[in-house]
Amino acid sequence: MTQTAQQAHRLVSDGLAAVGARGYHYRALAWLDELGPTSQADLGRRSGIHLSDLVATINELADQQLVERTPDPADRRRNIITITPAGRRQLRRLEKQLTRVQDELLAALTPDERDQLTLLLRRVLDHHTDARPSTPLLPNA
Amino acid sequence: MTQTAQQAHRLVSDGLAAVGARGYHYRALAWLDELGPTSQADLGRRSGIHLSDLVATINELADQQLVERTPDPADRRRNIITITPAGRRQLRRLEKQLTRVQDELLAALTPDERDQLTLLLRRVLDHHTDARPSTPLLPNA
DNA sequence: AGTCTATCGTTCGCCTCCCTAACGTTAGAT
DNA sequence: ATCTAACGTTAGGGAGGCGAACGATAGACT
Repeated sequence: MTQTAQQAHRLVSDGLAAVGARGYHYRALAWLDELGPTSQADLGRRSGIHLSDLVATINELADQQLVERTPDPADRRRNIITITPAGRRQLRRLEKQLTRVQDELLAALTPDERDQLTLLLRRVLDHHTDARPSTPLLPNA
Repeated sequence: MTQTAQQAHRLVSDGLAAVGARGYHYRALAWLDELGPTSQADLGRRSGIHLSDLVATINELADQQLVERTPDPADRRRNIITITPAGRRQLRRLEKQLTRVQDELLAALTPDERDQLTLLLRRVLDHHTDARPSTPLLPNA
């Protein structure tokens, strides 16, 4: 299992790197798209990205104008992070890339088997996230 | 899948850390036990551990007398790495720890489902390792 | 008012795994 | 004798993940 995981991880990383992104970028964008404007703390809790890493991630996304960081007038501790149209376009690109990667990864399995696999993995995962502070890494999970 | 993988990875890492070891230590010991005395280069190729990392790994294992590094008289470029009795004991400990971890990880599944899961993962993995320089990370793979 | 606590963003540092580049030493082939 | 290739080693970096601390702010409580 560890080995298949590494294979998957390598494929995903390479796939994202080919579009000039990393896992954190995708996770942040995906959650932002899902949640709408959010504070960094909230985004961090949802996405499971550590707050200290989120700072750099948001910086990088903001540098590419994929995201906007504005202070919250109602709570001056907070920054409000908003995904931009360019950010949404990038997100679509990343999603397409990841679909490709997934197809490549699961090429050996029939659709039925893929369903079986994801079902089993879900069960394993749920059993552990139940006993823990439950935080799916991705919105559509 | 990435998420379950991370869960697995976390459990494995934590489990090994609880015994004061890391993944590299286990992989090196497991392969050494399987192969008998070997050169670092060979061990690296088998275990998939990068040569540069293997240096530190062997150093650490040697510091704990789990492994012995002796120059090869027949080829003065080579070091011959040998697992010691203490190393074998440590390896057994790590294996036991990993068995515990695996049980914990797959607790949600019945034995049949576990078999199904490993079968599916094997298929996925084989499909990719066929097209590549095929190097199972662990001996019993 | 003042104080106490919790949150937010940020910075710094550490860990694991993976990988690249370079360098000196040694073997082996030509 | 020279040229190539392998071996071990060192130094460094990227990616994901985590903990500790700190200033600024908010909220609650007295």
